[in-house]
Amino acid sequence: MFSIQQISDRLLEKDIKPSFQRIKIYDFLLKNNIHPNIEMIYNNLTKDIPTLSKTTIYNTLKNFEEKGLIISVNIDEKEIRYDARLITHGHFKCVKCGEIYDFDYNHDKLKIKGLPDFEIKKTDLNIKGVCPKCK
Amino acid sequence: MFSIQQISDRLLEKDIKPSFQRIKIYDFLLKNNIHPNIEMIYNNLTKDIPTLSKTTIYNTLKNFEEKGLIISVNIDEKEIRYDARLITHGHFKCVKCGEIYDFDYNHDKLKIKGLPDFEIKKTDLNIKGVCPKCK
DNA sequence: AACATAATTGTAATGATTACAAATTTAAAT
DNA sequence: ATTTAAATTTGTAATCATTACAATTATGTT
Repeated sequence: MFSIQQISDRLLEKDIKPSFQRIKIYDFLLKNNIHPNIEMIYNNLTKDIPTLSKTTIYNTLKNFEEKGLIISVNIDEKEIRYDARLITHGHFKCVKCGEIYDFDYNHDKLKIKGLPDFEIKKTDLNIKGVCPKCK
Repeated sequence: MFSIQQISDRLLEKDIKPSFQRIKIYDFLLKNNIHPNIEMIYNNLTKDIPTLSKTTIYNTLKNFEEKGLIISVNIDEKEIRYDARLITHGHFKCVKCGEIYDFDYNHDKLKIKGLPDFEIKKTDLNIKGVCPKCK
């Protein structure tokens, strides 16, 4: 699916040195489109990397986001979720099962009024509700 | 601006008993459209109510939100902000000064695709960037 | 007034995140 | 190849916001 070479190149594009841990963490985000939080990443990767530290995950994700490699999903006050998908899309979180779904929307039609001289860096469209499985 | 009577009635409409603390907290939210966090509310109200406890503010705001009297603004991972304005609007947070601005957008034009059988409870449009003052 | 119920308060516990220093790894230079 | 320097990772300790909980206070009812 994604070769180590591809992942390394992608990291280098963003000025991130492709260390073993960084490659593994980014690889996990690419392969698992579950918008994981720190805990999920930790639990999954310690199987392969028993010495992995949570501090590394915290630092790595912060670094990834600053460099524009991933985005953070701030849909719930309790936790930050992370997403390697960079094209504009919204997030839906089911309040029952907790799963986060991606959805598309027409960003150009937003017609935002009242922000004439504001410099926009990040736009988040977050929806909460109940998913079909839980209804 | 808002009489105690008006505030009491509004609380009662939402099945919230109008205690002294609840009236004061809601009054503060109505008069100060600054999307305050817990700390801001606490610092401002302890002037008038020296015995006020943070626990009360936490409990009250949770109660208010559950009853649909206010909304929580989850634009920053570090803190929850609160807003008494209920009509649909978006939030812009300046990453430099931290101020949160309201803005309007055309919610009907969102054209959300991919959520056919999802039950939507809450929609948040959050934008981060730099405000005109800080540019 | 006495009782029951609800709300508020203060303190202690929890738990996620961060700071920091030591250890390890990687890269560069000789 | 060995040494040196720099960067990364790790583990522990500290921090700090939030929550749990029990005691106190206030409110309302018979």
